Amino acid sequence: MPNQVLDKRQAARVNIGESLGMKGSRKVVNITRLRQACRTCSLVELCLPMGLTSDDIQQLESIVKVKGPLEKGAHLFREGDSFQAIFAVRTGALKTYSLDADGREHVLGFHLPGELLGFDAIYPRYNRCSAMALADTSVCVLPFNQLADLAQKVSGLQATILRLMSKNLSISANLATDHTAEERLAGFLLSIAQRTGEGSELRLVMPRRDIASYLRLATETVSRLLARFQQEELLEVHRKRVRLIDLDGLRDLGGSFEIADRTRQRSGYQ
Amino acid sequence: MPNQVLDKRQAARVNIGESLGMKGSRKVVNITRLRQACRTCSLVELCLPMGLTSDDIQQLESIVKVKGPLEKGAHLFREGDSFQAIFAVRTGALKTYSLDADGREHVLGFHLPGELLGFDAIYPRYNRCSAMALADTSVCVLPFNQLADLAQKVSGLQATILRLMSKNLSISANLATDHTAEERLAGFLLSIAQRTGEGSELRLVMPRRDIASYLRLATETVSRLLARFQQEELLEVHRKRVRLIDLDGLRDLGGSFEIADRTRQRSGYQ
DNA sequence: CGAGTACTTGACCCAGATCAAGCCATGTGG
DNA sequence: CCACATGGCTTGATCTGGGTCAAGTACTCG
Repeated sequence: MPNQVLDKRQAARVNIGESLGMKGSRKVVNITRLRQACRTCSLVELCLPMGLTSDDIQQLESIVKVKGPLEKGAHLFREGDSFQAIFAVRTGALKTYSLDADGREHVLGFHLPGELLGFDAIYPRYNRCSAMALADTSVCVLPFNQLADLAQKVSGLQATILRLMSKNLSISANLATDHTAEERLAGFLLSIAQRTGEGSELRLVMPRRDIASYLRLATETVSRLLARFQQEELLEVHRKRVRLIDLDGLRDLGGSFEIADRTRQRSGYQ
Repeated sequence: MPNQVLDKRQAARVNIGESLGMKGSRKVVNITRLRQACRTCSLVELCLPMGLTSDDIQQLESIVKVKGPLEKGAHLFREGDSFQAIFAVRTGALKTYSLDADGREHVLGFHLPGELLGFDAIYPRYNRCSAMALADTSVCVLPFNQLADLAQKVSGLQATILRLMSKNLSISANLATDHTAEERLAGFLLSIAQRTGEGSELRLVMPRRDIASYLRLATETVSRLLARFQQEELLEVHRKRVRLIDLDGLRDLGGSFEIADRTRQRSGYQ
């Protein structure tokens, strides 16, 4: 099992050039492994299923730059920065957050390997939130103007961007609905399990405080609920290590909060 | 004042063909009046500021159909319907909502004249929510495939769609953050005031129950807070009629929850 | 004018926040 | 290799914003 996890990490470390090359013509790589590594809002989803020619792929590749490593606690961008690019997480993880008038931090999202961030800044042309590395992190930079120009030429790319933004919209809308602490946390754990592809053996990169903020709960509530879930034999938890035991039980609790499942099923991509 | 309100209603009643014609070549209409009518996520925003040629405009016009009138309580679409089109509200108003596992209704959004809905269905290719008319309502139908094809040709249209979706994303993300009942309601009232362009004299088309559901509050809490705001001389309320008196006071309460303001300022369009 | 529905108001209650210790992993310097 | 400091995590005690339940009241529409 630890081996498998390592494999996935390795796969996620493939840069976007290589992942595109695969679908094109240049290099043969184990696609299943890559898919496993990059599940949600992923480069795979961005690059693979949209019928690009290898020429299109070269073009996309040419506008992408790698940035990093960004060390834990460093910012990728800050609230108020002018908007330049969409980012794709390669390794590590980021949180996006904003500060309200009273200086309270609100975590808006977590961004795991293979996921994209920055779409919310297109409209106002400046970043509405800050993005901080939760661990040492490297990202791909997709300069937005060039990306948009390319999407103009490549219909599959436009379609993919629209779908990704639509998906983000659903996730946010779902997060905005009214659920109990129990539902939120169960749904959150299921979503992390799915997005990391780690199966039932999770390592939570983010501290409790951030999980709590994201789910609009107090840190203590998250802690207590995890303890209760453990007592009810839904999972085992020790600090950052979580082992999901009763997935169906968790789904019963968090099903209506969990979103990725339903969208995944219909999307047509494993 | 009532006259002015009537003017705006009239203006909103202009169909999309006419509004496009204006910018193109066919018909001269008071653009300021139209802008006033369609403020947020509006057809105006969709059609005006993106440098379309009158030829492009004709094409856009040709794919748009008018649908309605839809009478109060009727559905424009239902959860699970396959996704076909984006809609633009011409007159009236809609709410979007979904039902959770226990059959509880969650209101996801209100859609006023000039606003678009349906973006969240692009990704899963089916509607994630139902849309019901809150009053007699007519809409423009923008078949998505044709719209996407056209966006492929017209870069301004693609850019506009991306911006609109980005904006929706910000609104949802903001709604998902943690705020008190007071902040939510104050922010909501300010946002309605802004979006309807009615100034401080509002007519709430939606019942208390729906406002409450949207803001994740109990109906009684909304009622009580309105009573309290009135007592504190922030506003006057009588059933569906609300007159905002102390806008600054409301902004102090709801400022960090209200989103439209900030995005508007930076967007470059009045 | 009567019935139904939306809204308001009051009394009470509870999920989850806040406050307050303690605990335990990791790092740091001696 | 061990104090001991630091910050994340847990656990207990208490508090409270807003939910729930229960009447009323007042529009609205047939």
